[in-house]
Amino acid sequence: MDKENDMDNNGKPNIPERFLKPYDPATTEDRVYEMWEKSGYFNPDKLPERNGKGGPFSMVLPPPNVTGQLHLGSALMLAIEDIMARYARMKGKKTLWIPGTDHAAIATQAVVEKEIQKKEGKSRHDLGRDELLRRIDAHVKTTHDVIVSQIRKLGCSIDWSREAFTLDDKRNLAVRTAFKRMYDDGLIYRGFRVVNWDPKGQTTISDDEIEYETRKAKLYTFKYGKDAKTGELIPIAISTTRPETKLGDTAIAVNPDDARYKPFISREFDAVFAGEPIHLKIVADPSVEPGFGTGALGVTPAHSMIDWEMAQRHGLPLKQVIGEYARMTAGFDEHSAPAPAFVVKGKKVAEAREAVVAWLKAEGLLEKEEEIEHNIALAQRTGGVIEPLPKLQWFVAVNKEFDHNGQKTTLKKLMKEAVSSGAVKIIPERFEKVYFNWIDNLRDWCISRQIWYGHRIPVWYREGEAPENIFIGIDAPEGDGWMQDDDTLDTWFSSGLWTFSTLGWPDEKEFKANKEYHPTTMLETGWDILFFWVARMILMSEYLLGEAPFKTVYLHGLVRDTKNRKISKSLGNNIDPLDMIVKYGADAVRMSLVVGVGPGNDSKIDEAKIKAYKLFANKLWNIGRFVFENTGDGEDLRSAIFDLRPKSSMDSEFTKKDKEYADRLDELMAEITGEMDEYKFYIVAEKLYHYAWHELADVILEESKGIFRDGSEIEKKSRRRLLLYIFDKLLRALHPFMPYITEEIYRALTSGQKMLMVEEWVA
RNA sequence: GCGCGCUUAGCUCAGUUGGUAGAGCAUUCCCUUGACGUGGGAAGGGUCGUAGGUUCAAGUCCUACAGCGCGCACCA
Repeated sequence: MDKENDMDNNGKPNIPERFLKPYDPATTEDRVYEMWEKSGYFNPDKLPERNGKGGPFSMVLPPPNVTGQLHLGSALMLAIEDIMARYARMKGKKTLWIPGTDHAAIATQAVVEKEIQKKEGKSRHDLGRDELLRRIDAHVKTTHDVIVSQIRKLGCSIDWSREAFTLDDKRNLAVRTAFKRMYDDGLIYRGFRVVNWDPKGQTTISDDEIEYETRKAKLYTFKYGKDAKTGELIPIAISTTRPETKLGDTAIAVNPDDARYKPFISREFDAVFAGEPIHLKIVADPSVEPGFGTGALGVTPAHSMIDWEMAQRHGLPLKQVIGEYARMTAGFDEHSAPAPAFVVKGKKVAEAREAVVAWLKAEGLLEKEEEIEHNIALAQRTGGVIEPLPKLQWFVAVNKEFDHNGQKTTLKKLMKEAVSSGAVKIIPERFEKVYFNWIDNLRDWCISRQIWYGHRIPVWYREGEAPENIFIGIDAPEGDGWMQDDDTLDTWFSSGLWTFSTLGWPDEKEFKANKEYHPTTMLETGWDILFFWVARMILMSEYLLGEAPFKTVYLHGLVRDTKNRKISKSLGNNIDPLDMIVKYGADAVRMSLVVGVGPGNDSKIDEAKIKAYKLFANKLWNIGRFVFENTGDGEDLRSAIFDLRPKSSMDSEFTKKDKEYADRLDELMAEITGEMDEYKFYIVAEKLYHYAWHELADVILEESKGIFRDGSEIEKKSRRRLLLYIFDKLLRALHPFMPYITEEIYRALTSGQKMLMVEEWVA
């Protein structure tokens, strides 16, 4: 233990002198953190012997995105997790908490691209792949360092010797290994399908990366026009909010039982729609609702997921009329359009929509125009309007049966069973329902992204699409002429491996050495990434290791601003936890985030609350001073108490009243220990606050003043014991919540002999 | 459409397995140089969303409804 900082220039312990001044978190916290870190106790392998007897406790830090700095939500996460880690450590568990950061592929690239565009007016294509990646790496290095320092400032007792990054070499090997294995099992495939295309980010995204926004839109009802051969008006009208996509229609679908349309089923028509020749077949499909619109649906297989699926059922052709920049690739151009207002080709979809409507009106085909509300799909990261496009992409098959440890199963089933069997417990429980609901609606997971930052897909091609010209492997194939796939993987593919890629997997030797930590004991994270991350970790771990990634999931809520808005950069309502720490101290920030906020519940930031806990820190400090000053002549007594002398051996030395106080504290300790085991930190913190202030300080300390002034020797002796007995336990109990100040006081009272972080939790 | 959450003091929220309401902040009054960059004491303020039900007893369990928020699906 480093003594130097605890001594003044004359080599005397200066703790008492510090104790004479008000508590100053700024000069205390960094020094205490350094002491902890130097002790090596953040690493479970280096813990004192006592602290390993309770079995392992392991937890990964949900790696923060390297897009920017942390916000108060991250601070809440770090506070809860550090409480868990410190409690486990004090309970004698071999405690491992692994730090790391997430490359957050799309998000990070978007941030850096935006910055370059703003400052230099250049696009990623101007820079090229290598240069852009260099720029991103530089950005990531900076943000990483900021994030790490924030984690330290909050006092997190995390094992820095095992820090990982989702995009480092070890994690890359894990990713390639997982990909290869899934491919070999037929669970990863390449398919030509309609995917969610983000024209703004120029990449595909998964279903989960879409956000919906309700907007007003016009629903147009019209007929396609006259049949080119017979001149007959195509008899069925359809309704749509996107007339411009109808240039890509290849069928009209009606309900098979709809009497109005039965006679037309199987007929085929040819027409020219807004300058684009189309061929339509009338098909019957039970998914069409007779009651909606005209009861008939124009089928656009290339630009709608639902229509694509319908086209698969009926063997309909696919016709793409919109390109990657969300511009029309078909229809009237400047030359063929009868009027300039009808030009469609080359226009953005929104403008093309107006052109098509203008044309419909001119042709007398438009029957109805009504305003409706509907959801439009936006890319979560870029805000771009999603354009469903047919593309050749890589997918994880969630419904495909495969052989898993001798049993037929699917990935969906594996995900479901991990929770339904109780192997994974979710707190609060209600999220289990949400989880199942998500799984029931799950479709194949599109994992390829057309961005440059991320894990490159471990697939190589030679000219031609023949199977012998495609190579899937952990390492590049030998021989000339192989080109690696340009695409990268969805960032959640690598984070899905996090609980075991951080423990050495796929290196068998290393992973075996860490086997006691997996499945991890606890996964603490925000409920907003239940699907993105928690579900994907369960998928990967169950598939690759045949076991759950963690036993318990504790979901915390979102921290919102005072107007109940989500904290986000675009709103500019982010509060830097560091500012709050400077102002009020890390302990106060932690307490204010934790008290009264149960799992799964969102909370609001409130500076007044942080301030209140700074006052509490000050109160605690002054209780410490009082105890110190009134027990100072009994160094031996102090060390005796702080060596955890059993209370039963002290009972006879307590007066009747003091024994009652001691018993009351024991009762409280038993109570809160039970609540700690149930993860009810929000209650424990409040109870300790209340006890320290309104029982210990307001009652016992006030009463002690009289005793130390006028009491008998027996009473004085008893009271000294009592104060030490209570305060010792209280400091231990408060330590997970307010680690800095409790450590500092504890060192003062034990003359720098003991480190509270590795002291025993006493129920 | 399916599902979830919230509705408790002016504000922000607790309230473990049912036993006649709590905390912080805010407000008012009084006291205090004290271990306290203040602290202590006291006060005011709640038909616990509405209506039923179960029970000796319901903020707490059940049903219905309302308002707000959210997730998923649909979105022709």
